[in-house]
Amino acid sequence: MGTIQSLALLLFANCFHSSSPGSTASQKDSRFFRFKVEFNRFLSALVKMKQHHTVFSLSKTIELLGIPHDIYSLNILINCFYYLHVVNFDFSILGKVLKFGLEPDIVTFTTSINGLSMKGQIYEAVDFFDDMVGVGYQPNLHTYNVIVNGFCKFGKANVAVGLLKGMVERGYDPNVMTYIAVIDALCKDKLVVEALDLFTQMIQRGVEPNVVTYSCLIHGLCNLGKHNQALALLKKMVGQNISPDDFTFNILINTLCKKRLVSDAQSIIKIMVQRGVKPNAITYSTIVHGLCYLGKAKEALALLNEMVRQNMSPNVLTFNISIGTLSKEGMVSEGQGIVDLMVKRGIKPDCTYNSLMDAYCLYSQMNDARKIFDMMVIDGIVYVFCYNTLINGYYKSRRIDNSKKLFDEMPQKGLVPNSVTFNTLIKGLWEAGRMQTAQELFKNMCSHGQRLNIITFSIMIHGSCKLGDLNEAFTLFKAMENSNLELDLMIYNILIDGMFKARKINNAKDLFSILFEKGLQPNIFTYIAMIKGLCKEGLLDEAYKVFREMEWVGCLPDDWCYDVIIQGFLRHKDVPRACQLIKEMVGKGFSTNATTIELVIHLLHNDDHILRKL
DNA sequence: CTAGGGTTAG
Repeated sequence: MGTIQSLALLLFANCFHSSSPGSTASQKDSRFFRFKVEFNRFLSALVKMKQHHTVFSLSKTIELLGIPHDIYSLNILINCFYYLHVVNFDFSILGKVLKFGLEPDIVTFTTSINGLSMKGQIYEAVDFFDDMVGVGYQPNLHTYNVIVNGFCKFGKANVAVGLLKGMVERGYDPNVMTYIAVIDALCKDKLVVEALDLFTQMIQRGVEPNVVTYSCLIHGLCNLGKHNQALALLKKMVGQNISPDDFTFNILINTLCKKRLVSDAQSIIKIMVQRGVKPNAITYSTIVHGLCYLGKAKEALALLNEMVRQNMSPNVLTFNISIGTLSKEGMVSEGQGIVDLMVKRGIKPDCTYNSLMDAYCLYSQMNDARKIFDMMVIDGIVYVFCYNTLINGYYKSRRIDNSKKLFDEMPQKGLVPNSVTFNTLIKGLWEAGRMQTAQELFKNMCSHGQRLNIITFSIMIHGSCKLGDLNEAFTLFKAMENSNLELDLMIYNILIDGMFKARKINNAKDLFSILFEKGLQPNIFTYIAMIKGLCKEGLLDEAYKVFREMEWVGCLPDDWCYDVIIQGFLRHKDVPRACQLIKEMVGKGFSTNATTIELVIHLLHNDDHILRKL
């Protein structure tokens, strides 16, 4: 690509320089002018093709060839510099404009304002705007649109609405672009009512809505779940002879996928084709994602392959999502196949390798995981995240020493372990029964100024409970309360469970009531911990009360929960209530787990009474 | 000017 452009440049330059000896000054001038027009047109085309780098290097080349810029080429260049995020460029380019003895025009200013606002420096953009007006330049509609657009992209829809009003007052007629920017921003702020209001206003002012206007509104309505209104708007636009385009259809397809109605989404594609709208990569990627979301890995893979066959390249993200799903469904080798395909197609995997490595870890295929890791090391693309994944993989495969070794070699690779690294390894050490090392590492983590998060605390509290060190558990709990961490239900669940295991019944009950005082809503795990603990202590009536309480607060018991309480009653020979609960459970369509059945059978041997009851 | 979107620790 670069070569072709250089060639094009050489041809241009040649046409400019190879003036025949006899040509007059005016002939040279007109040839120069023609060259510049062609050249600028070429630069614009490159911008449209997002070849900003090429514009940049081409401009440098013509400068070197002694061909001066004009204000048009400089304006294009300003645009490119902003696009490529060259910092503080506005000053140097204005310097350049002046150096060439050129006068900045309104396009120069508008482009600079746009560049600043797209960088998120909307207030600097406004200053620039004011300065421009201050030195006597008259903003045009496009200048205003750029400012309005800036505020919209900056999430300041309300400011944009104000600006729109101001424009009208100053005698500028906002066009469809202005309205689209504001309507879209309002929709993204979930202010669809206001957006629809503006839509009515624009029609009243005689500005015709187009497919983009409708698509934005439909998108906004869909995101709010107002599907009927979205459909009504779709009908309205079709009634006005405005055809939905690929964007409109993709919005609808995405909405259906989010509602898990992927097959309906797929039938939308048929409608698209019937209407002569060509589905694009986003259309198919959306469906692929929808299928992944449903766990339909095989179908997703098939569609992905179909995309590739049609030469419609899915991008890294779509590949990554698919790999994640394939792995979760146990199709790791298919995941590997996708990575190979990506490489073959020249799509650079990013965290893809990490996902794949995690998948191998999940299935304890540590050799394959290690292979990927080593490859990343060789390619120099390992980062802390990769270490975390592999450390996690090793300890879950009961190879904690490998985890520790990886951790220890991080510094010499120039990598600083983060809180995830510490949490993962500490958890692994606890699980491997290496309590002391776990505690040492925790101290290490604190002394290194590592930020302790809720997960750190939950791992440590869990560990302390397991050790029976309730003092330590409470110390940690207090430390957590004193830090600015948000209250977390899981910590309470762990503590309640720990208290019961240590037979501190009253402490457990206290925690359970504190939970309500703190405004936390217990979940199924909390209730299971309570019921299990109370049953173990033979406090069956209390357990039963808690069990019934669940339904009251809208936390419906699941099959696991039923099993816990039934087993509790069976172990304490409260057969009537166990039977009643089994009946209830079956009535709800749950089935008992193996342990409960075993227990029933075991009791059967000793008690004919149960047999009769059942 | 409008559409999709990924990874590690409880």
